Amino acid sequence: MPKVTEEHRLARRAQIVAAARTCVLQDGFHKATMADVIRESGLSAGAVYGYFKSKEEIVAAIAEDALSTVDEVFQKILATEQPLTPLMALETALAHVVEVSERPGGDVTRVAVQAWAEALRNPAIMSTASGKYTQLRDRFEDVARRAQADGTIDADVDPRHVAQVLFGLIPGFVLQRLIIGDVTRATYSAGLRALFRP
Amino acid sequence: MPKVTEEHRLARRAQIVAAARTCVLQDGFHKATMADVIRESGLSAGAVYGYFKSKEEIVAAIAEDALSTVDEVFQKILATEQPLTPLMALETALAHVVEVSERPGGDVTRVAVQAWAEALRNPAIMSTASGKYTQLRDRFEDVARRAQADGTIDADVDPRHVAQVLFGLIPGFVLQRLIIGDVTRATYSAGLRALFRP
Amino acid sequence: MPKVTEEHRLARRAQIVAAARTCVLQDGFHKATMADVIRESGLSAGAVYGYFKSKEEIVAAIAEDALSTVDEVFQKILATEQPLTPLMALETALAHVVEVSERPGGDVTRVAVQAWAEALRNPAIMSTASGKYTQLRDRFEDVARRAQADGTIDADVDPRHVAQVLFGLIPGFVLQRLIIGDVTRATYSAGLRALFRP
Amino acid sequence: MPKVTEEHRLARRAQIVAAARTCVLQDGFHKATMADVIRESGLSAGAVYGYFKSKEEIVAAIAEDALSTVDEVFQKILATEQPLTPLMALETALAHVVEVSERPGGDVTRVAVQAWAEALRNPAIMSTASGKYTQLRDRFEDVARRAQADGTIDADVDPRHVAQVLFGLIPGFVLQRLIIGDVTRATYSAGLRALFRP
DNA sequence: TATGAATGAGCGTTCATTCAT
DNA sequence: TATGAATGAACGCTCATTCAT
Repeated sequence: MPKVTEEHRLARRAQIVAAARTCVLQDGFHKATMADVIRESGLSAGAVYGYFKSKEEIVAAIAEDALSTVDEVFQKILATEQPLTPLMALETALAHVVEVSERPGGDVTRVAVQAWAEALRNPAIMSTASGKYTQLRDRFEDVARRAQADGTIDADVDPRHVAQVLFGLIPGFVLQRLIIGDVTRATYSAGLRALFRP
Repeated sequence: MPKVTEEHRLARRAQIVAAARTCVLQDGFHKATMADVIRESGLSAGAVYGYFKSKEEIVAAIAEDALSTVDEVFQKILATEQPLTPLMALETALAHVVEVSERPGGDVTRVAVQAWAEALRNPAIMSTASGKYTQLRDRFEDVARRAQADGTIDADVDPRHVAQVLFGLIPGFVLQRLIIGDVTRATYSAGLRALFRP
Repeated sequence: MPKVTEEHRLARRAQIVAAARTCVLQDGFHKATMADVIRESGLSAGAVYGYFKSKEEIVAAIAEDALSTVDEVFQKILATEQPLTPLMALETALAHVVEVSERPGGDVTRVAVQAWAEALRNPAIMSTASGKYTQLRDRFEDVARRAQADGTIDADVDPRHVAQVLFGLIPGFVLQRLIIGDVTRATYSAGLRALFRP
Repeated sequence: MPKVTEEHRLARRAQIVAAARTCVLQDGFHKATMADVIRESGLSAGAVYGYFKSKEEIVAAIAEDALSTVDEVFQKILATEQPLTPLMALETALAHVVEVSERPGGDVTRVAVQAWAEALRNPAIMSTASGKYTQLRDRFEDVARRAQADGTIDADVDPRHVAQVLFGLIPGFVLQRLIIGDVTRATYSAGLRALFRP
């Protein structure tokens, strides 16, 4: 019973979060109603509240889910055998953004933008966002340090500042894809290569 | 009478938008209630509805207000007599971000982040955001073209792609200031100078 | 505006409390729903919540209302010119119980019984009940003291203990009227006269 | 098997009623939830519903349980060999009230007060209360008749009216103990002796 | 024109009860 | 027989908006 039940429990939570994400993608965190989520999930109100004790908890789960996709970039950067240049690290991240935005279940980057807004008034989400983004940025800092060791980047610069810029290029990529719509990995990379030191 | 009345009307609208922005900065677009806005504005419900026909219209006004701060960057870039390098244009923009975030009346960059999220489900705000951001990015495109003319940037690259990157650095600056909190003009500039071609 | 509005406000509150009392008399404090109260009051949900911020507040108002009928007994006992004997004081109280139970708007003694039960889990109502009942019992204590001065009651006894018994006869009168139903002022008085010292 | 099963059944019912009483003492009949009762009983929802077909049935069982404590007073009055005076009968009853209020499992007098309120809207409980209280009052009527035979009480008075008063003193004792809190057997008896004919 | 009391649809949530296992 | 996840009607309450004054 324990293992099956635990799996069952997690499956149900995932089912609810998926349904809720669908609603949130249409209507945003606040306009999406529990009635919508309940209908979309195919469960009853009581069942949903058996897995999450409030709408806020579901919102937090969706936000965490979306923000956690950066963990995968993090892993990819760590997993690479040969040392990454800043440009390569960034391209890895951009590729990941595109990939997760096309996964079935809805464009996670849209959820992430909502999570940014929500973080400004929801300390739990702020804390998640802050933690995840700091963690990823720290990997860019490693990359910057490596580049300094190589001599590709001036050794006098604080690698954290370099990381701020590398990491800082990602939200602009996400946002332009969603709001202007004409940005792709290829165009952004071309721009990067034109501006960055070789 | 028409002129006085028209001025009066605009003043009232500004008063209401200012009150609403205060509420929205605390609670977000959706958790801020009309009752909050009405109380904060010092007017009556009827009066507020005399100037805006719905909450949505107030939200749109706040969002447009916040998104319109980019017009000022736009103007600054245009107004500069000597041609701007990409780095200089960007530093102008970053300086502007910092300046508007510290204006009395509340940090406009926070409203902008909310507007990004709202744009994803509100076509009017999406349209405003898209228009304003395209306009600003077009200025960065001018800057890129100039740099290509100078030979600072490879002439073979599409200047729009360069502009995507230049513009794309701004949301990441805004977001890191709000969510991580350790980014300043100076640190970001240092990172930029380390990465960009001289 | 102020005076009219204040009267209006009190009238509305009274209207809501009256409607709520009707519902509570049928269904009890907890089975009476806000929807019932709203329907009965003829107002809208929003209007009701403009006068009371929660159901609990309405319940407290009804309970306080019912418990406050003892203030009138209190006044009657004080107002009597000639000194009251314990028996006379008690008969005044019993007459009052009968009178308030027959007032239009519903039998207040039924509400009082509900208030007793509610007091056991609601500190606000407990506090009201405790205060009102202590106040009334204190009047019986005055009566007892007077009787001791007259020599009708043994001077050695604590007048508070006498008051406990005099006051204590009232709940039994109320309860038997409601639960057994065969008790009247006349029958209870006859019993009292048979048992009490002349 | 039938006997064991029947015992088992009664034991389970008692276990559930005990758990429910604990909940009801904290929260009242209506605020106590079945989930509370189920948790407190240590059984499953299905099990509880195997022994009682509804919450109402559990409520009725608790109320009956509490109201049935008067049967014991009844028995004590009957069991006394020498004839009881009204005062003695009453003191027996008061002693019993105190005793049952201190039994482990929770103060039954609190449940009784709740049962009074519930009786007003629940015919089954009204019927139980009415029956039990009439039965006990009938014993006081016997006592009154005896006192009339003795000449202690005027023979012209209807003994039922005397019983109304004797019985009527008990709710006031219970209520003052719970709501004002300064009444004891000793103080109430002192008051009674001061007021009653010797 | 300005007011703010009133509206009522719709919100998030609860909980007595059932039934597949 | 026992379980406890699931049900869904109904709850208390909110809030964008209106309109009689």
